[in-house]
Amino acid sequence: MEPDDALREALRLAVDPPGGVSIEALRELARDDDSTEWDIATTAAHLGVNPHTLRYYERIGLVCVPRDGAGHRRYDAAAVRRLVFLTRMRTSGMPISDLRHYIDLVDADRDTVSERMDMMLEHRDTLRSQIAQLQLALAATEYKIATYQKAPRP
Amino acid sequence: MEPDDALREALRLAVDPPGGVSIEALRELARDDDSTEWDIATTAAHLGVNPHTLRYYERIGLVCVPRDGAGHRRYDAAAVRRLVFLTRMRTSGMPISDLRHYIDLVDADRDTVSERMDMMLEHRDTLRSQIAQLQLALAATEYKIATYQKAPRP
DNA sequence: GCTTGCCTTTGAGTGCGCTCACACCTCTAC
DNA sequence: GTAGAGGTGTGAGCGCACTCAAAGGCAAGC
Repeated sequence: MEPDDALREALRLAVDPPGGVSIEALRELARDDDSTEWDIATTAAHLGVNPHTLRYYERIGLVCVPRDGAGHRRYDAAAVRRLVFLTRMRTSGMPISDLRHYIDLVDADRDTVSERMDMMLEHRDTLRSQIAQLQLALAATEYKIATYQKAPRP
Repeated sequence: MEPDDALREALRLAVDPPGGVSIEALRELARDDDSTEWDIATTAAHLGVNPHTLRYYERIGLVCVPRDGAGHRRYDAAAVRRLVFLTRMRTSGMPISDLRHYIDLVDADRDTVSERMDMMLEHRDTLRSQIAQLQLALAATEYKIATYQKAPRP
């Protein structure tokens, strides 16, 4: 299966109705536009996070961001790619400590592929049961809604 | 539509793949076994939460629990039903403050059906986009896994 | 009677993930 | 030149949702 097919397949599984994020966000993971050079405000806006958060992530060593002459951050493609990944993992509930560990593996000079793979496999399990939990909560919510619709004026 | 049909319909909307929790948990929402009389440890175990958390929920007025002669909590069917709902809403990310509001509506003596309905409708939207987000994260995770599988020894 | 264990209340503590305040710097526009 | 918008690093603060500690009550078993 080609990477692009994998992407499409993944997206097919995802659907995403309201919310705004779409295939664009996914593409970000795969693209390699080396001309990207964003300042912190632009980057934060694109990622939907607070600039403070970006500085915080850098402070704790999750990402390394080059500077311009004035010492201001210039987010290049590599930094943005990593941040897209990081924010996606964060919004899906992976704790910062795990991300630190993962990033340490990525940045290690030895071969850590299998360790990273294990982390991703575990996170996949977590995600799956999380989705199941949410779908259960959704069912409960739908049930309440149905109940309320049946008895509009009790 | 009979309650049981509503349940099934809700479940149909939910799918829930792996994860363990199933229609059992949903049934809990609808059943009315008035012989339920659990102590705090049993209740906590059934709900998968810390007994401290149950006391906390009661302290902040989310639920009202009768006592036995010794002053110990005896969770009856009504309390358990409410707690099942509450924990489901909590695990799906509804903040405590919203739950307080919702419970205030439930316990109000005026007709608050439409207000509660609005809250549930809004939460449904939240849940849907949350699920979409998670599916996106799952896609990203699958993508990483696929990448690692393709290059086991780089 | 005394220990053990589970319960009670209340106030205080914890951990996480930001988020802010502060003091300072560096451009651009007027 | 000076105001203003935006940036910098660092330490401290915050909000949430628990989670624990302390001091005590009750009931069963030895």
